[in-house]
Amino acid sequence: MAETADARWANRSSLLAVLLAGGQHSRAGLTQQTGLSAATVSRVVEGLLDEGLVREGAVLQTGRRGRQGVVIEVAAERGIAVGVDLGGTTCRFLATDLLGHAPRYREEPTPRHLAADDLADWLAERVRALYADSAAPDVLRAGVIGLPGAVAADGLGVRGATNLPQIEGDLFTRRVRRALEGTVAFGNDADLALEGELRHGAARTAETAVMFTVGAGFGAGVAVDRHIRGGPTGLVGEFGFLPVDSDDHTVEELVGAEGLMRAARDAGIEVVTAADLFVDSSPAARAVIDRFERALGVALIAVTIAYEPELVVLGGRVSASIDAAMTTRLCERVRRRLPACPELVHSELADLAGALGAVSRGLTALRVRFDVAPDAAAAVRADLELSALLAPAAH
Amino acid sequence: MAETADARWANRSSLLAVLLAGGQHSRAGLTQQTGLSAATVSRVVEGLLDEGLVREGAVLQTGRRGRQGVVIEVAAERGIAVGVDLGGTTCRFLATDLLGHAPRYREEPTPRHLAADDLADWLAERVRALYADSAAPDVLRAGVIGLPGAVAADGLGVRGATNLPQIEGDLFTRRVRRALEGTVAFGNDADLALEGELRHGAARTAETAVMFTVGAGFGAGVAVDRHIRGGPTGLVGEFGFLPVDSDDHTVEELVGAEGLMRAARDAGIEVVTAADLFVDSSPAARAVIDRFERALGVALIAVTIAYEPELVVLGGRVSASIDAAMTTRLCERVRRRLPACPELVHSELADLAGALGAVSRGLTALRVRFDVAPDAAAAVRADLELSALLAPAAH
DNA sequence: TAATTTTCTCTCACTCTGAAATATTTTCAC
DNA sequence: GTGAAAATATTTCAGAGTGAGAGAAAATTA
Repeated sequence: MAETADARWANRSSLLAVLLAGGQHSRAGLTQQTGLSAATVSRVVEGLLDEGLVREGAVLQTGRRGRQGVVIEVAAERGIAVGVDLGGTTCRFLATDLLGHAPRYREEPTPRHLAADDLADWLAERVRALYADSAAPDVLRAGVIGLPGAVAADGLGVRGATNLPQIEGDLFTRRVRRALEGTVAFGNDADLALEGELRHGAARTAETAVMFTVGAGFGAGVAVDRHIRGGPTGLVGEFGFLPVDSDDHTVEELVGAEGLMRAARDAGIEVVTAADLFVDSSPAARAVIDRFERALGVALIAVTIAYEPELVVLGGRVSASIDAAMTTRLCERVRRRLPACPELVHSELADLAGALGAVSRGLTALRVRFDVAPDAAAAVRADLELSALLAPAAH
Repeated sequence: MAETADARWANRSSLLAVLLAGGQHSRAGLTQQTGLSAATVSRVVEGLLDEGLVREGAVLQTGRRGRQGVVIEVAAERGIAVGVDLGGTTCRFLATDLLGHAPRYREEPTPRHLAADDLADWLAERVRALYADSAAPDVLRAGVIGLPGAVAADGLGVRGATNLPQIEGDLFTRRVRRALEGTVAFGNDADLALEGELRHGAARTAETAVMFTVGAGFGAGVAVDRHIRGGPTGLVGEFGFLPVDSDDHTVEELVGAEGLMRAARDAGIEVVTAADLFVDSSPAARAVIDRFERALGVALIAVTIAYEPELVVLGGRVSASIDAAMTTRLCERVRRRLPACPELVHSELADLAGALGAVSRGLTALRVRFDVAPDAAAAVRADLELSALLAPAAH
């Protein structure tokens, strides 16, 4: 806070944060929202108009008497955020403008046979295709790409991507970054799924939340005070590694679909998918599910002790098989040991959580590039236009 | 950041933060430290002199040629921070001035037979006695009191104080607050011990650290990005509740001194203290210690997954029995499951960690009361005068 | 059509900062 | 000893920026 010039920057930042959250604002409305004086709002808006970052739109029809305000609207086409959820089987692409509007969504099978270089080029190609027609000259782009592995704090090193081994290390990530213009960042897919739920889904009001992703394996994302934590090497949240029994089983082995299928085979149960196990009433199947439940209970106890979250969101393929009766039993299990139990809810965004979280993070990066203070940029609660996506016919 | 007057406040805040960290500073030195211009430093110092919060001291003997700077010293007597560590058996009191100097330390057996009211009065009495002779008229006081139980986010509700049941609820805390002038805050003793190690002990350079307190029971404090986390009800860090075996044992039962003694009795081993078990080479004793080690390993795995701390500090009575060989084995145990293991070190402050952490937190509160920005106030790294305390003859 | 109300801009007094000039005090070199 | 050089502290001044309030513009109401 040395120079007085900082004041101008701070005022611009908070005003822009209000505008980027969406909604219709006249200068007078912005005066109220920001708490700045009318004179300052006028001056700052004038600057933004000169920058071409906002423009005057229609007059605001309030019905009240007096002069009508002019809507100040963001030149949303000045920024494009792209979120990618690169899964082991499916790759999802979502792009929006600076306001989170005009969404474009694609999904394709992941070409998992491709080597790192080719996979990176393939991905960059699809991303570019997604905004090929937006030919504005001074548009800023931010891409965030979710990967099925731990991403180190430097944002490039990938580890533990057993599902897609060619992205390990930093070859893949570096190549993607080179192949795309604009800022490109990478994140863990479970973390980004939580980011999505945190901003637009089940956890939108939670301060501290955990998301369990129960798919082939078991992963968890952790949000403390609405900030996702990954840790220096991305290990934070890998509760799949937690031991459950003295006989050296881990949560992942007992909860993930692969572990469930193996347990079923070992017990001589014939099932096609893990979901079948949950509706199988044979004693052998029940035993497997009991162990599933106990292991999930241990993970739940661990995260409750570790973070005391208001909410644990259940996502991933297998989570659909967790019914209300089981969540109730899980909660009882926790309460037997602890004075409190977080609320257990299912993901609201399902398969789209990761791509949405990635876009949200990309939007935050864009706001920062437009000189919004990082804290304010992260706190903006923009309403993405999701209705078209979340409707059954997603594509 | 609306008014330009905020700039002055911010500059005062950062300058005061430098002064409160201790050391000898002339105006010229402050110019360098703060990055402000010489003119601004002169002006802000003039204001602080008018407030009586600083005074001019001796001239700074640098030996270099040129005019000598005048030392600006904080009127340290304007604030008193008191830290109390109310344990089940011993109660420790530590008071310092605004700079963390002139420490006064007392310890007494906790009168655990007293009811909540009387215990509160007893405590307030000792606290007042500690600064009875500092009769400055405009002195600010901040007291922080560590309790052997979980403290809720509201700062008053106490839960799980099995060691000192009369402090449960908010009767005790409210009475203490009423009985003492100045701001009074409460905290969990394990959290405050970690605060002490974080600021003045083994974790002084760690960003993220965990402290295991292995005493009669088992507790843990958690610091993420140098901020202690307690959770809404103070549950965060209670890894003693974590299940270890399928036969429903918890970490606390296997690791705490009480649990160890019970296990020893059950196994027919005759020992006087838990420490004896660690030097007993009989197979039965070894089995108990093996289970201790395995349970501690589970807790270590859990915190590594949960926070990926650089450091885990071992404190509490029993931790002295954990030798280098065991910490090595524990680390190997973690590495068998996880790609990384935090460093395991012993507490540096031992019994004083809690009182020191409490004083540190009190100092932070004082700085805020003197209008230092909260973030800056927490980031000040003051050097307490500890040499006299940490020397063998503590009292 | 005039009065009222609301939006937006313009002017002005005020605060605060940093750069530069100045005064002061010290050491160093001869 | 004395002047030069150097470091500290203060003073002055221009510049940047804000908010209050006046004023202009545009709408509704009577």
